[in-house]
Amino acid sequence: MSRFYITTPIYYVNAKPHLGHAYTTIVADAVARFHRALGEETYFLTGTDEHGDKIVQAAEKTGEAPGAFTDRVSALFKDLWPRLDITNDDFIRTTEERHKACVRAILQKVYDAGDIYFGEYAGHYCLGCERFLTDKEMVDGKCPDHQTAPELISEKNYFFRMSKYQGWLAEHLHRHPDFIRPERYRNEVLSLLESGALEDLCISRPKSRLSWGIELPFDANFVCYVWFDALLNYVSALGWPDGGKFHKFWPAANHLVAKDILKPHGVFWPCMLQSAGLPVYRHLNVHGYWLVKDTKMSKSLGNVVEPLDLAERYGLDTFRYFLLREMRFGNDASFSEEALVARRNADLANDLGNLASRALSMVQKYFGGVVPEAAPEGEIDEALLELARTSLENYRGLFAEFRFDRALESLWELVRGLNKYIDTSAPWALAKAGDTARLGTVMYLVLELLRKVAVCLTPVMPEAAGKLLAQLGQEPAAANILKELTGFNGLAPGTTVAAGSNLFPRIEAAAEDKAPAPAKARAAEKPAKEKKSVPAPSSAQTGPAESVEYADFAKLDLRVGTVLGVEKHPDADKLLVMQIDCGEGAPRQVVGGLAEFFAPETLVGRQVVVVANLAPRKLRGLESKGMVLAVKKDGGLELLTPSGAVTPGSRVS
RNA sequence: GGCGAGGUAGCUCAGUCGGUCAGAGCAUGCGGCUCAUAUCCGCAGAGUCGGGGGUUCAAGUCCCUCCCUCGCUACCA
Repeated sequence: MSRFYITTPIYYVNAKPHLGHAYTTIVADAVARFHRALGEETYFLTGTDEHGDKIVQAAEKTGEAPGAFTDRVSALFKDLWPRLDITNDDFIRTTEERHKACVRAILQKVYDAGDIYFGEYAGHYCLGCERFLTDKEMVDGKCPDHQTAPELISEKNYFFRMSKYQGWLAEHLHRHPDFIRPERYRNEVLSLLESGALEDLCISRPKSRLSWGIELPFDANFVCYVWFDALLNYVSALGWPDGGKFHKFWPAANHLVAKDILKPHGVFWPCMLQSAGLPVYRHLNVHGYWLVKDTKMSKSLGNVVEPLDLAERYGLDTFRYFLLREMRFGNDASFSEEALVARRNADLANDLGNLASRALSMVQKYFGGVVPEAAPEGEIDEALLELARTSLENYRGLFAEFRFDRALESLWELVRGLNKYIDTSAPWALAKAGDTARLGTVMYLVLELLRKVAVCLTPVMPEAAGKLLAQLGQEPAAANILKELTGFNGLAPGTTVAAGSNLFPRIEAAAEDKAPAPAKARAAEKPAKEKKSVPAPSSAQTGPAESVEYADFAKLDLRVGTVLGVEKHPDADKLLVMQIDCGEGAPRQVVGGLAEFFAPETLVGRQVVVVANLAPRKLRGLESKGMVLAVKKDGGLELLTPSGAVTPGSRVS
């Protein structure tokens, strides 16, 4: 029996589930149901990722112990899925013992294979840059920016010898063009591999810094950091190494992720598997983001648009259908209530719902609700059946390739074709003329093909499709898409069908407010997974700011300066070179990363706050004396400015 | 700056090897039917296929160049 294994990422539990999580999981569910309906033995996994810094911090904020915190948030995810009709076979948590045991075993295996080394990470550390320099970056053994010899510093950690697998992975990608799909993401990974040298991956944190993690089997002073923990859920849940499930399903592994975690899944994970001696997964399927309109729109409605709320308001099936139909898998798409309502009305209410309604009510009227016999078929019947064959076959093929929008479009060609067939055949005229034989054939074909459509839609809209099948006197559980591709006699004459009903009532007044200028659809709801940075060995530490004495604060010389001139940095995209009058006679040059957010001319004349006694340094070759203070905000940057004009050079205190 | 993906009807997008490829759906307008959830069916749009140049008998479809958008990447102390 053919098998299929589909996974979502395990979701990081430092925040509540949102639209992105819902989308990924609904896609995975539809795919799982699709493969079940193909008759394949299918396993569908999701879960939560629960270790790491951010969890500890988030738990501290709520005053909970990390374990209690993750129990609580993980349950938010686990409890949500049934509400979205998600049929996952398992739900794995990285804090479970079965997972930890697997992580330790694989770490040990990779360690024994010699692919993990202790990071006497002797790096060339430039004090000026505050980071490690690669050999390539150094000129004559010196830092090109500071003209000083970097210091040889070692930081202790464990590293995975990932660089070793660079060539192998590139070759694997060339040999399996659909290993990562859609293709654009495969290209991205390839260029990643071919351009920059793949660096080894830091996989540990000293316990002194982080204790909320899985202890390394070969060094109790360290815990496993991020990917060697999280990614392994895909095999730990299958009971690797001994689980029967592992041998059954792993060869058919399909991962589903959002594009923000392409690198870990497309690069780290295959290398890790290769090193551990496990076969790599079969496909990595990467989707884009849902863009949500600016909050202004929803504020006027009195509430922020909560996508999960929409699922309840418009019906779960409509929500699922919309997500799959509207987004081209791999691309970004924009989520709006208008678009959701448009889909609902045009595709579901008008085309499909009305088709079912008119068909059932005619059978009711002309045949007392009993499926008639089909008599020999004419030319237009054959044309309809031909349309059905291609539509259904395309649906199956496109869906299997994760091209859900095209698949549904293809299926709708049949739906529209059926509406047209009814018009052309005019059953009401046949009834009037008393041509019962012909009438029976027409009605039979409509019902039979409608049934096939319902079977195909089972993965996308389980409830509505099930209801439709029930109305057609069918047993929904028996739905098998493969069987529907051939033959047009699946519906037994004599079957009693229900009277017509409103499967998808039209939604009349959409959300009223269209007034506010629709600000560019921006602000992506990050789907799928909290982005985790994978710090290089030199990563600066973050963490809550400690309190300081006033004397420390006073060390900073903050001044208000007037921007006199601004130019783009000749050698950098994001840098601006500013001449700022700080009341010192001559303006000082400050280089800052503002180019993304401000056009040079818009800054001239503005007063800004400058850290005047910051040690000068060169940025991309140009000296910068000080820095300009700014505040990051969603997708932008705001400069700090005095509320009224002041004399250049005035001290901030 | 480097690499990659795109710029096709008002909107969302199809367009494989260059020659009925100038298309679909939605929206809009007109017409038809009445079984049906005022639903369905038919017809209509002249959109410089981002700009310019080139190859060719023939180019959204190949080459060059320019512009714009998005992603990855470097610089953002």
